[in-house]
Formats: sequence, C-alpha cells, structure tokens
Amino acid sequence: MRISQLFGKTQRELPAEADTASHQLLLRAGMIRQIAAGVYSYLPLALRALNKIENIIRDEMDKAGGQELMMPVLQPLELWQQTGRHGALGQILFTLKDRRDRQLAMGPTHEEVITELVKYNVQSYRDLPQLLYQIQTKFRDEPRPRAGLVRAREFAMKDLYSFDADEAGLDISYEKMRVAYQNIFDRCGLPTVLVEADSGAIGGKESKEFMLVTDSGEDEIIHCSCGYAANTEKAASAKSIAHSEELLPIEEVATPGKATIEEVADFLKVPHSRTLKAVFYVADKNFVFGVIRGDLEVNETKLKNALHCTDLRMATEDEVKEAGLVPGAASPVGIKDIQIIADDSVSSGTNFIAGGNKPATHIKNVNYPRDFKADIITDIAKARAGDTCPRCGGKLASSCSLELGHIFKLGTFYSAKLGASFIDKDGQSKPIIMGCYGIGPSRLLAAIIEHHHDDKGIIWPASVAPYQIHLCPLYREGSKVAEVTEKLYADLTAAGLEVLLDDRQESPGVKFNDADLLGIPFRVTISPRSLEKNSIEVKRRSEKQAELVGVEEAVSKLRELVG
RNA sequence: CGGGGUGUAGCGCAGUUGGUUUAGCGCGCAGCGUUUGGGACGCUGAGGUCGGUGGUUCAAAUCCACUCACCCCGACCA
Repeated sequence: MRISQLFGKTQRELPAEADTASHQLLLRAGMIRQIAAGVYSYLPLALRALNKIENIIRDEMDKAGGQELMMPVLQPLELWQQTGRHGALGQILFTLKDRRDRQLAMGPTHEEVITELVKYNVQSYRDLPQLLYQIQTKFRDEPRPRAGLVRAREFAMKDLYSFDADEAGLDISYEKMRVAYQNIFDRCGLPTVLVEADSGAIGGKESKEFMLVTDSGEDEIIHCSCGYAANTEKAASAKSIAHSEELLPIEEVATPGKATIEEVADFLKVPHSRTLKAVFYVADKNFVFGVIRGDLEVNETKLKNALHCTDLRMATEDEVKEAGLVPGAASPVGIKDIQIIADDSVSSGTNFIAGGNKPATHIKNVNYPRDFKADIITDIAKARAGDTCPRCGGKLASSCSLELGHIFKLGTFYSAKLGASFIDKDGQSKPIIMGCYGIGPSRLLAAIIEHHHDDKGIIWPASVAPYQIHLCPLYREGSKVAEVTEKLYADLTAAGLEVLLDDRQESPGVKFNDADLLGIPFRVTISPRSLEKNSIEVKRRSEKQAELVGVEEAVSKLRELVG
C-alpha cells in the first residue's frame, strides 16, 4: 500500500478527547474515528490489525475443535425475558421496536440465541460435545464508555460456547479454552495474569479472567508471589486471629459523640481490629444487618452472592432508624427479626467492642457466638493489598488491570430455562451443560497498543502489525532512490510480504516520525547516502540501530527477518 | 444516575466585562517557488450554521433560559 493513497491521516497533535495511550495513538495514527460515545469507525490500518487478531483467535479456536458460525444481532426481547436476563442486563441492553411494535434487542452477547440454536440441533449425547463460536459486533449500552476501544458500546467480540453431556466433559472443554486463550495472548504479545473471578448471579461454578496489568486498566486484581491471583470481587485473604483471651462479661461504656470505628477505637484506645463494624444493606427490598471486624471492609459482591440477591444497595440512614437501630451505635447483640450476616472475622477474636443499640453507648466484651447469632456467617470481606495470602501466608499485592478474556463454566442455567436437553446413554433427558468463553478483539487491539508503545508511537508485535515492512524512500532528484524503491516494493510484495510504501514527497523528519507513530515492525530507508554503498537501511521499530543490507539481498534478508 | 469539565475550520486553541471582528492563531489542506537524514521555508489561497433552540438588545461567539453532544471521576459493568 502506498501511503499517498492510504485512507487515514496521521496527526501531530494530541487529540483532546483521549487520555490513555492506546486511545491517543489510535487517533493520531488515523486508525479510528469516533462517531458517538463508545462508537467507532475502524480505518484500514486498524481493520488490518483487527483482522489479524481475529484470525489468531480463529486459528486457536479451530485448533481446539471449535466451529465458527454467525448469529443474529437482532434478537427478540422475549428470548431475554425467558432467561430473566432482561432484568439483569436491562440497562445495558440496546432495544428497539420493529414496525409491528415487536421489541428487539441488539445482541450484547449470545447465550440465549446459541442455546436456542443448539436446542434444535442436539438431541442425543452422541451430538455432544460441541464447541461453537462467533466473532461479531456486539452492543452494550455501557453506563460509561471509556478509553477509546477499551470500553466501547459497539465492539468486536468472540464468544465460544461449549456444550457437554456431563461435568467431566465441561472440565475438558474449559481446559481446552484455557490453553487456547493462553496461546492467543502469547501470540498477540500480551502477558496476562489468570485470575479467579466472581461468577455472578447466574451461578456458574468456576470463572477465570485473563488480565493485563496496566495503569490504564479499570479492574483491581489481588495477587501474591505464590501465584494466587483473583479479581477484587472474588479475592480472599487470611484473617489472622486478632486476639484471643478469656471471655469477659459484657459491659456498657459511654461513648458520647463517637460514631465511627475510628472515633470509638481511638476513644477507647483499642486497635480497629478490636471492634465490630455494623453495616446495613437493602437486598431485594429486605433489610440486612452486616457485621464485620472493624479493620475490614465489606466486599459487596461477596455479600450479594451470600444473600443470593440480585439487587443490593446500602440502606439509607432513615431506613436504619426505621428498622429500630441507632446509626453509629448499632450492634448485632439482642437483635431480633432482622437478617444478620456476619463475616467470618467475627470469630477471629474475643471481647470485641460493639454498638450498644442506644445513643452514645457501646458495649465491651462482645463474643460470637455467645452474645449474638448470625443467620449467615461466611467470608464477606474485601481482600486488600498488604493482607495475608490465603494460600501461602505471604503478603498480597494489588494491581490495576484490564480484563481481556473470561472463561466461564455456566452449567445448566440457560439450557434448563430454554429447554435445551439431550437424551443420555441411560435414556434420560438432561439439560446440556454449558460453558462460555469470551474475548474482545477490539479491546485486544487497544490492549496491544497499551502494552507496546513508546513516546513516539505504536510498536506492533509482528503477529498483529497491519503491515510488516515500512519503506521510507528519501527521494532526491538525480538519485536512484525512486527506482530502487519501486523495484523493492514490487519484489517484496511479490514475495508475499505486507509492505507499506511512504511515497509522499515529505521531508525525512516527517516520514520517520510517521513511521514511528504507525509502528510497523521493520522500517527500510532507501536514500542516496545508503545507495552509495549499494545498500539500504533496515531498522526494527523496537530498536534504535539500523543495519545496512545490500540492495541485492534485501528481499531475502527481509523475508528472513519477517519470518 | 451523582460530581467536575468542554463545545469556535479536519486537528489543537485564542477571543466570552456585548460594538473596528468582513470571527482570529498554529498545525493540516490547495497552488507556485526554494528545500530534503528526525515533524523545512517563503508567497498566495480555500475552508466556519461560533453545538442547537428560544429570549434580551439598535447590536450576541460574548448576556439569560432551555436543550443536545462529548470527555474525566464515581456508581454501574451476566
């Protein structure tokens, strides 16, 4: 491709719209253009890179036994009502009406459609397992699109769905995908961390995310040098025994004007871990009393899962009062008719300070289960950097990261609701066991740039670069630059290499800067200076030094370098 | 949805106490000439519903009201 004809222009100045590196570079390189919040056109260079990413994914999916298909973007809203996800995804679903007033959704994902499809094509265990995938544009009305292609409302998505007859089969499919995903990220030059993730309300039994550690990420992950890694929604930490003493009798203590854990602990001169914190939520319209050790915080995802609710929010002060509690001095001791959920940290110590259930009063020496009972006691605490690793006892660290892929054991949630069953060997009808495995090629495009760039521009890994070779002729009248360049361009192209030719009448500085910005792996400079030595210059984008290569062996040398 | 910010040419911006403004500047773009190893220079030129609507006024990019869009933080993100 000749740059003089390439659709898309580079920009010198930083676009005011963009803050993250990938967004800025994609815009400056003339690769994308926004038309609405989170909605982009992909210009030729971006599309070439995207296609390469998608083909790597395709290749790995096919190797793992996947079959590609295509499914509708327009989906009847009824289908979503059948699985109840209309509510769960409600806000995020783009919906529209057709001329007969039928409601349709623009597919944000395709579990419903594929299950419906599989239902009519699988009857017997002999038809299983199946690994089916699609690479398509998906639509989600995100509350806040951000960072260009990182979180868009219209974006490329690959989803593979696995269908198995039993759990053992699902385990095999899941493992195949884990390996395939690892291969995909390796081939795209992205080092990822595999973290345990929350599987959410639809109750899959296992779920992991492939995360890229990057400052521009939007998720926090907790990890340890022993290899333990988890999304903060899921992360656990070991709650050491804070203190263990002989149990003392309960004793009231006046705490005028002290409401927060900090105030009470300071006033009574005890560490935060010596107190019990009370937190109040409304879960699916039910008032819930949460208890956790004073130095810890509640992880709302864990809480939500423990309560099996779909809607969870903090209670307002009025709601707390209405429940007969005293904000700032509430205590689980003596509470009746309110659901109490306690973090297991309440048994990690003795003689805690808790609220007194009357103004300006706390009580000392509260012990679980002697003084109060919980309807549910489980881990609902947030793991934080610096906490103790639940696996090895080491110290946990946290990093900002970007979710690139998600593998998920779904179980029978969709197949049961939509009636996708098969006849097993024993003649019994059973719901098909499903898994889903998602990866966003357009987000990968951004992630690759996020990870592979310098202050001059993009540095494409060869596997996904839009072109392999960038020819930079420095034309001079009376020189053979044009002639050599044209021959080289023709020969390299004939040799099957992907070549970008900067045939513009621009100064060397402009050409070099654009070459750095576009980030093609190999830059070849053809100039009167090098032609004097009957050579051209070859420089990797990732390196500073150029290498002289004889004009005659240029094609074979470049073929070898590109590999 | 809450908080903050921005809308003036393809991009980056100035102008915003109303009036010498036929709305400027830099980049980019077109033509001509001189240049050519890290974003060259000169001359000439094209390009604008000043986000939109309504209002105030002799007069609005500028003041008022409403509204739309986009960005950032948070909430949210099966």
